[in-house]
This record gives sequence, C-alpha cells and structure tokens, in this order.
Amino acid sequence: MATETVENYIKAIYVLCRESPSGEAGVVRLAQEVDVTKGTATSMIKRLAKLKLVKAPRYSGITLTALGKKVALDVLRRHRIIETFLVSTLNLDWADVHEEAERLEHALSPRTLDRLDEFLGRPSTDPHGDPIPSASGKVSELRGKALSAYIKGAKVEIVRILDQDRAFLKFVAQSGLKPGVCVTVQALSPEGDSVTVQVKRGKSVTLSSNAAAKILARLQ
Amino acid sequence: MATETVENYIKAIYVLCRESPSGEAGVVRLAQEVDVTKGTATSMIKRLAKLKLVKAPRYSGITLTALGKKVALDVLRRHRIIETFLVSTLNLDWADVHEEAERLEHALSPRTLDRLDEFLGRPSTDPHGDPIPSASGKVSELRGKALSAYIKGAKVEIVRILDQDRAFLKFVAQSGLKPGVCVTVQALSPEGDSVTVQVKRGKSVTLSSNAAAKILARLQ
DNA sequence: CAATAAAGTTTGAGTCGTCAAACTTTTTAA
DNA sequence: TTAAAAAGTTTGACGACTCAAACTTTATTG
Repeated sequence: MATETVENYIKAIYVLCRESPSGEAGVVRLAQEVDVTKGTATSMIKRLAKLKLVKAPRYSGITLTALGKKVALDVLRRHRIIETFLVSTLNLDWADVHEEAERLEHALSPRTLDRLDEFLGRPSTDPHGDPIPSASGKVSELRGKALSAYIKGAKVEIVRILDQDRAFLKFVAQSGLKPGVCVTVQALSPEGDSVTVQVKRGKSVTLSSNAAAKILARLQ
Repeated sequence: MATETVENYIKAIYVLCRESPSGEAGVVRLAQEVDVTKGTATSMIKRLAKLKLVKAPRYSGITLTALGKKVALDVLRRHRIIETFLVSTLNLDWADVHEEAERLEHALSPRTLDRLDEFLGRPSTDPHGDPIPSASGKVSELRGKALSAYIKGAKVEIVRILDQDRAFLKFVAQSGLKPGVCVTVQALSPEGDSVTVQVKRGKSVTLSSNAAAKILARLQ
C-alpha cells in the first residue's frame, strides 16, 4: 500500500489537476500544498513515477496515471466520509474538520470505512458539498455554478464550497451560506467586483467575486 | 509531541511493566511486542531515555518515568475509547478492533477524542473490560480476579479479558464469556489443569487454567 | 563453577522523507 | 531577442526507524 506521505502527494496532485485549466499540476504549487520545499517535491515525484502513480516528463507538468487516480479517489473518499462523521455525528466545527480528517484518513481500514459510511447513511457529499467518491472510484464533480455566475434576482441553493481554508469557512458559516441554504442574488457589481445575496428576510451578505467564485450554487 | 513510533513503544512498555512481577520490561519482549529486532529496540530505548520517557540502566530492566506513564495512559485512553466506538457504534467484531484502534489512536486530536468520549457516554471500560484512563491520567486497574481463582459453585460476573489476541477473543466470544456475562464455576480440575464454567442452562465451557487466568471476574 | 543459553548491545548499512543551496531549463516581458 | 524571473532539478546532508550480524553481559543449569 501507498505510504501516508505518498497518499498526501497523490491527493494534492489530484486536486491541483482539477483546479488547473491544463489539467496538469506544477512542482511549486504541489510543494506548497504538501508543505515541503520544491526540491523535496521533485524527488518525491520521481518516486511516484517509479510507483506508476504519476506521469511527469522532465521540466513539464505532472498528471496522475489511472492507478494514481484510483488512489486519489480512494483517499478522497476516506477524507470526505470522515469529515461528514466529524460534523454530523460529533458536532465538530465545520471549519476545523479538514485537518482532523487529513490525519485520520490514513488510518482507516476498508471495512471500518464501509461501516462508517453505512452508519452515516451512505452520504453523497461531505459537509462542504464535496462529492464523496463511490467505493468503486466514481465521482460526479459537476454540481452547480459559481454564485457570481447567476443573474440578479436568481433564487439558488448553495451546493458546495470550494475551499478548505479555516478562515474562509468560518466566514461562510457565519454568513449562513452553507450547502443546502437557499439564497437570492440581490446585486452584481462589476465595478465593485462584488456580489450581494439575500440569505433570508433582512439578511444580506456581500462577497468579492473572488470569494463568490468559490461558492457553487444551482437554480432552486 | 511524541512520534507515532515512540507512542507505540511507550504503550508496549507500559503493558509489559504491568504484566511482569518485577514491574520492569525487557528488551526481547518489547521487541516482540512492537515487532522489531532486539537491536532496534535497544537503540529506540536509548532515544526514549534521552527523551526522559524511560529509565533503562545498561543490561537491566526498563521502567517508565512519570512523563512516560503520562504518555502511556494518554495513548491507552485514545486506544480504548476508539475500540469502544468501533464495537458499540460501528458494530465491528470484538476480535478485530484492536489492530484498527492501533492505527487510529495516533491520529486523534484531544478535542475530537473528547467529543467521541462524550458521544459514547463517557464509558469507564472498553469492550474487553479494560479500564479507560481519565483525561487527567488516572486508571483503576483493580477489577476482579482470574476465573481460575474462584471456588466451585461461585457465581461470578466476567469483567475483563486480558488478551488482545484475535483467536483467543474469537473463542471467548463464541463461548459467551464477554464482560458483563454471569457464569457459575462448575468444576476445577488441578490434574486436568482446567476450569469448567456454566454460562447458562445447558451450556458449559472448559478452559485451561492458562486461559482462565486471562479472564477476570468478580463475585456476583 | 564452568559451559551454554538467553538477554542485551554495538556496528554498519539501508530506506523514507526532508532541507538548503547550487544549478539548469523554461517562461516572461522589456 | 535576450536578460531576468520563475519553475524545475540535482546534490549532499541529516534524522527517524529499521535490519543483520557480530559482540558482550547476565542468567541458568548440569
């Protein structure tokens, strides 16, 4: 089995590939993500390539192999099921569970994971709205558009928050913009580079376009 | 914080010290317990001594320092709470949870542990009857005597199983001798080196004295 | 009490994961 | 189009953990 460190690199590469338009991950961003120097990242990438988990031509982008993707989805499944458990069963704070899951995800056997999944009622998304890959390794990433992509007056349901940063999550929760909540787009200001939404009667929140882009929603 | 490996050594030393009449652990047994060669164990003991976790005079027995004991009880607390969760909430098999907890115990933050403890109703023992140390590091190890220490006719309640071996636990469960169960000592045979107990009407089990010594019970 | 077994230690080497710093290649922009 | 910046790589070194095998000390027992 892949070591804990290897799993972390693979997961990070998976996420970076999704984020980047080219579908490839870079060494510097990866190093940032797993919190090591770029030299370390480079040498680890070599090992991952030897393990047939990634393709990484010299001085070029990193991509996952089919095997690598499988590992990534497996880790992600564990991660998201654990986050769900921590929030919905243990009532831990939404913003805190990421780091905790980060550690627990490597210590869970397939059997225990399945029992946990069963206990939680086989959820399809985690508390941030991120889809939970199936045991066989399938994910439906497509769910909603950025809040900033709707027109004024649109009534939408928040479905996903694309950021694990604690401060951002705290802010989102504070504003009442968790997945499942329905809001109305009140104003779009290209000049002000912001979006204002009404969460409920009398309560509005204004977000930068940047922030709004990290909040996915779908038409109600 | 102590690394995962260090925690495992400390926990093993704690258990070995409890088991041994002298209250000291030996290198060979320790090496067995953590599954390394004795040379490796020796060098790790040196590191533990440097970390002020153990006292280990050359060519002599190993004992935990006060700090070492604190670490051990902390790990044990995590281990036993997790075992309880795995059995009582996720319905995992009694005999399987030890190894699982062995991995999870190192990945749990104090806050999550406390939430889990709360969720479980602050249990005082784990599924094997092992006492769960308090958050402040107290344990009451005294609970019952070996099944083989009672006289014929004694009605006793099983309170603890002193062995994490899967096969043994499977056998114990199969025989219906889990903690909480009440049994009657039916026969003691010094010649046959065995003990026979009646679990319920029409169901008796015979155990070697050796096995019976690992099952603690108290008068009903 | 000596010979042997068992317990404990040391040594030399290897893997994994990491860093800092020098270096090379690619990209960017003047 | 070429100089500077950014991205990527290499090198040498280190700490944590491990092994095998040679070695030393302590315990056992005939």
